[in-house]
Amino acid sequence: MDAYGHLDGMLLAILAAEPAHGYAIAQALKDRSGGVFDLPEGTIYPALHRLERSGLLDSEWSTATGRRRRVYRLTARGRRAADGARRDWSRFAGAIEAVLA
Amino acid sequence: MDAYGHLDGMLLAILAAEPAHGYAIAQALKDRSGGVFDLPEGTIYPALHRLERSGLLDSEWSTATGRRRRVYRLTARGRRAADGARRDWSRFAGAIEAVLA
DNA sequence: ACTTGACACCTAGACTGACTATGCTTAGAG
DNA sequence: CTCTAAGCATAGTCAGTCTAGGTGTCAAGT
Repeated sequence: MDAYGHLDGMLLAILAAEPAHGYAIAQALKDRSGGVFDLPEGTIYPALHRLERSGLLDSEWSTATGRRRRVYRLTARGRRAADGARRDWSRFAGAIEAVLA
Repeated sequence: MDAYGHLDGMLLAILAAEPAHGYAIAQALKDRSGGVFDLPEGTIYPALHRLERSGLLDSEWSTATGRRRRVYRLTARGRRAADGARRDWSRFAGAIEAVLA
C-alpha cells in the first residue's frame, strides 16, 4: 500500500502537532496508520526536503544524544497547506466513496 | 485532482453495476464523483486496456446507432478484484484519516 | 452547405511521485 | 565485538496518469 498523492498531507499533519525529525515522523506515520504506512526512508526524506524547498517546512540540526537530527517544523504557509490538505482529502475521499458505493 | 492508485478500483466498481463502454464509464465517473474525477480519455482508455489484458475485464464491439462502442464487462476475477478494491480503499482511507486526525 | 459540439475510440511520449538499493555514522545491548 | 536500532542521505528505477495528438460519426444550429 503506497501513499501516492497523500504523503505530503500526512507529513504536514504530523508536523502540525509538533516539530519532529525524519525518523520520528516515519514512526508516527506507521503507528498512527496502524502499520499501513510503513514507508521506507527513501520515501520520506526526499519528501521532507521537497516540502522544505517549497517553503512549507523549515528545519535545523539538533545534536541531542550525540545523534544528529534534523528537526522539521511547519512554516506559516505550511500550516495553511496542512489545512488545505485536510480539505483536499475530504473532497477526494468523498468522491471516491461516491463512485465505489 | 487525480485518481492516482484508485482508478482501477473505481472502474471496476462502475462496471460491477453493469457493463458499459469507455465513454459512458468516463461520464459515470464524472457524475458520480460530483465532477471531481473528470478524467481525460488518455487516462481511461489505457486503464481499461490494462485491466482487460490482466484478465479482470473482457469486451466486445457493439455498433449501436452507427457508432462503434467497445463494451466492457467484469470477468469473475474482475468481480473479486472489485470487492478487493473496496476493502483496500477502506483500509487506505482509515489509515489516512488516522494520520490526518 | 457549413460549422460546432457531443459522441466514441486510440496511442506515443512526457511527467512525477514513490520506491529500491545503497551508503554513511553513532549508541546501546548481548 | 558484533548486531540492531537510530538517524540521515541520494541516485536511479518504475508505474500510473496526463498531455497532446489523431481518427471518424451524428445532430443541431446558422
